Amino acid sequence: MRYMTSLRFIDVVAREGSIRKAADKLAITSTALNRRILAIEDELGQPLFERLPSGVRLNTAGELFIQHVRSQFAELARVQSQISDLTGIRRGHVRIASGADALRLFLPQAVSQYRSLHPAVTFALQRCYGESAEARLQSLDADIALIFAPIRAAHVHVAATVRQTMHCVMPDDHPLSQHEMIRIRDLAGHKLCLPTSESGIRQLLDTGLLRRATEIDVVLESDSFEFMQNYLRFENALGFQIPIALTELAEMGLVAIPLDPADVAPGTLHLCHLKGRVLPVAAAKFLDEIITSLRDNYGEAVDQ
Amino acid sequence: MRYMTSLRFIDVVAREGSIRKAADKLAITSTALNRRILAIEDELGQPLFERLPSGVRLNTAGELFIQHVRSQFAELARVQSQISDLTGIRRGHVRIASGADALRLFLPQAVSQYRSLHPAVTFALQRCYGESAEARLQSLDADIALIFAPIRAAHVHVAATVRQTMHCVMPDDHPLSQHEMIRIRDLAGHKLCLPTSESGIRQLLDTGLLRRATEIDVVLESDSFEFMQNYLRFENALGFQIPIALTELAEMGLVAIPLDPADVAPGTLHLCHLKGRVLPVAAAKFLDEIITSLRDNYGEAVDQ
DNA sequence: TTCGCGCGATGCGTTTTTTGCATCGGGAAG
DNA sequence: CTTCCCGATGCAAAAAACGCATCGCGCGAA
Repeated sequence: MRYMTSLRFIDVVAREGSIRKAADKLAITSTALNRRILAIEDELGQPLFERLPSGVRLNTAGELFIQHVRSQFAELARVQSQISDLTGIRRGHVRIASGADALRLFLPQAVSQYRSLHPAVTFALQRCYGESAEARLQSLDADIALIFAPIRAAHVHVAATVRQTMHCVMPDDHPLSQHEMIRIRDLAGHKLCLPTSESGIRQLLDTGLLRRATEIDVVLESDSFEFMQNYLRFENALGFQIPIALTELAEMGLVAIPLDPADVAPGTLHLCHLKGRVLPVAAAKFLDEIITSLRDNYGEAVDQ
Repeated sequence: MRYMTSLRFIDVVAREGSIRKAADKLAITSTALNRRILAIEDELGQPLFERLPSGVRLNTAGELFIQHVRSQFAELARVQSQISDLTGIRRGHVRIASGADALRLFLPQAVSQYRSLHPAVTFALQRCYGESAEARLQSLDADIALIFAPIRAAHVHVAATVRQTMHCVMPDDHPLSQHEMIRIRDLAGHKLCLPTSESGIRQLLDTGLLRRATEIDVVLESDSFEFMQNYLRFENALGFQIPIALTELAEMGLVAIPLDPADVAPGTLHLCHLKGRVLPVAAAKFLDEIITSLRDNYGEAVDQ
């Protein structure tokens, strides 16, 4: 929308921390951008940015204002999607922040299924860890977040939760592959692949491993589940995963065996959005879909 | 704010129901205004107005959009007031929709007291009856409403309520002036002045009078309490009022005597704002003030 | 300390956008 | 059928936004 140009510009400046960089990104000259910002500050009656030698930074008023600007964008998107819905064709754009877990299989399936019903709805999927997912909700860069970690921020509303028991993934000829359940002490002497420490899986594992004080042999750390899963086959090592991220293992010659919940506490997957925000039609309906889907596939999804 | 010009224009067109009338009001030509509207409709991808021979009218999409536009105005005002508050001086503008009752004494006192603390805050007081007060909250033309009538709309949030017993006002030499409490049957044979039928007072009275089927003698109807109060002295008639509207009667040679609650049910005064809306700082603080004031002066104010 | 670099601010001529005037076509009322 | 008022549109003038060149300023490297 044309009338929001200045607001969009301000948003970019705030993100870039520099008028010249932002102008570059926006494909205009820094003078034009600078003047737009001065004009808005003038209209508001007070500055929004501190001028530093290295660029600009939002001051307190700016922080308040930028939040308002972003909520206007989100509101406009919502109204547009609502208006489009009047024609019978659902349009819109849904932005999802998710950990790598759900991006493997669950979200691809869910998005694909939704898009087969509403082809005019587009999606953006942002991979990120818990805290940054919460931040994206707040800054209105994401509509929905799927977080496998405790919720920290008060501004996040949890629409549904699913309990996920930790699983151990290994080649089907691995010595532990015949176990029905794996204890921490079983891991001793085996080679382990762990996700990086930002991951919710890793945090749960760390807690469990620490408590049992087992000697463990970590041969690899990665933030790519796909890499790790492929790697296991060559090194005959052990990986960890939660059910929602378990893809077709059999075809790859892998098996997944649950860890004893007494050793590693089951984690909780949270489906969230920003508290107090009215989601666009498309996002709201998609949220409903995945709540249903979570409940059907992983049981015990809880509306809150 | 300059960037909202088009939105402001659309709002006026929607209210006026005609591009030419709106253009006149906005002191621009109808062509310029027309093109702005066409431009926005073009950007949105669909029309907001139906073109009638006599002007324009919002269609469904337009209704959705105009609500969004108005909420943006309100939001901007809120953010501006919040930013001003950073400087330590509270600024802002509070718009109150109220029945005539509270406009007599209570609100003048409350506003005056608040302005003595925060002289940079300005006020607008709109006199209106219950339903239209609710409509003003919805269309964001008012921040706060003080309604002496049942709340009808679901979008209204009641921040506090006060029970108000109906009183009968009369010259101090009136035959009924020595009663401690007045029954409906006492009214027979006396001349009555009633508020117009939109008034909450009148509605309560009608219910009571109807139930008792008393023969009554209505000599005057008016929507001006001030007129009626002055009139009583000359005609030696009876008027009706609720405590919040009772001004210095003694000086005018008048007395107020409660009606028996068994005959005329006490009404409820509601202090409201739009549900889900974040009020500007000034309005929110003023709301707090009058909740306190209501509780102190009329007891039993109830936060909800 | 000096020099160079990158930053935001500003004066001025140019380009783009917006506005106003005149006018068209069409429905409603007299 | 005529008249009036409505919104839409072509075109020229006015206004706003833009880009270029340049200034002043603080920081970091030499």
